Amino acid sequence: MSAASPSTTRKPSARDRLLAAADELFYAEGIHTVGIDRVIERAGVAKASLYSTFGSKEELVRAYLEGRHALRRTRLLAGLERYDDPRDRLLGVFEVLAELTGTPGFRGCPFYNASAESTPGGAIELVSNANRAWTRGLFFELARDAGAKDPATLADQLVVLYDGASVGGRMDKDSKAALMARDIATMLLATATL
Amino acid sequence: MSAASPSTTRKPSARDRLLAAADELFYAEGIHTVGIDRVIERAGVAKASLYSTFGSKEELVRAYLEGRHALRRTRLLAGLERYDDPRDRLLGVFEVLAELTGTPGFRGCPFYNASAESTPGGAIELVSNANRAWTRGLFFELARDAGAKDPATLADQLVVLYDGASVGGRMDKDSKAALMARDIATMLLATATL
DNA sequence: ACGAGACTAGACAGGTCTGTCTGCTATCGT
DNA sequence: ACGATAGCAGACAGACCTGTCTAGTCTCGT
Repeated sequence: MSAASPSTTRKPSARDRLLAAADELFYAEGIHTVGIDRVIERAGVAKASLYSTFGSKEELVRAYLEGRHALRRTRLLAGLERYDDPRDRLLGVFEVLAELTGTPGFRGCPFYNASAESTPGGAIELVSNANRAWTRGLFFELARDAGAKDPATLADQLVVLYDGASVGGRMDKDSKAALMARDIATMLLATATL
Repeated sequence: MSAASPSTTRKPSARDRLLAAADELFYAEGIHTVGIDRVIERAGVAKASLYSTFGSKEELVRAYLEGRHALRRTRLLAGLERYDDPRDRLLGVFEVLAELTGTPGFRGCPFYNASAESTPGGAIELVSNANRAWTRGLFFELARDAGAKDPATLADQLVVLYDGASVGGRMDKDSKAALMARDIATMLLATATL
């Protein structure tokens, strides 16, 4: 009962702890309001370790957002695997979003939030746009698979709904907006496949 | 040709110049990234004047947001006066939003942006919520006047569309999302008044 | 056993931020 | 004419933030 398998019981690396702490703090309180000292304190990591692995705060922010991007992709795709019917899969995006916005810690889209407090033209904008493009692409594929006559237009409409549901979830602190968005999406899907 | 009427040609008060400078800078670059020094420099105002009239940066931010709130109300209501038919008035909200998101300087909802970069529980959240409640109330009245059977639900749906169009306008830098939102709103209105 | 690499603790430098304080000037009402 | 008010210019204090550096510890592969 000493140390079991080294890879599972060992304390996570400084990089992983740093990323976990940055994720929690940056998402919950914003990037500018959270200083490096708070991140390393929560991570239990020396400041030199942060700068030797990431080089700068901006790079840490970038890694945080890329982690969010990856997590979002896997969670969304995993959530959609519950459904077989293409229409259900499309609407399932809003089901997943409803679950997410119902979570107490939900604070809106991390990419939009980050871009709202950082000057444009930087790495944040790039990751943000990549995430946005991925979302639109996912909706396009789902719309096409569901038999939409004009999947591109339907995808654009669904993006509007998704964004609105995300904002509503943050500001109103419930998932009502996401459920509304799902209902509207149902209507749009019905008329788009007539 | 010396000084005409004192109230019109005179240089605006320090307070007004401060508010104008804060509005431009805070909205364009964010609240945290813009320091007091930049604001007073653009306003052409001494630092002591800022602190004697507003007392703190947070209060200046609050005044900035309240100015935005007032401006938004007047602009929206003025924009709706072009329409007579209740349905056109409801959809007119999205027309106004489309014009706004087409403007080069558009950077999204100032209230959401501000709340994204400030810790909750402060004055920003209050003004933000007031603005949001006003929007919902406006949609409710417009929905009722347009003959919606369930104006509260329609208002909630329209809020989702409005938020989504605002986010889309900021991230995609065009007014496509607003026009999409208007089309969807047209559909929703049609089915809500059947 | 031992050397390399990863990590820790914390002092330190340089910059920036908010907010205060001291003088000085101009304008306006009475 | 003159006092009150508003405003300007800039130095200054104190806090905070990013990023660097030194020095010591721990762990692991060989």
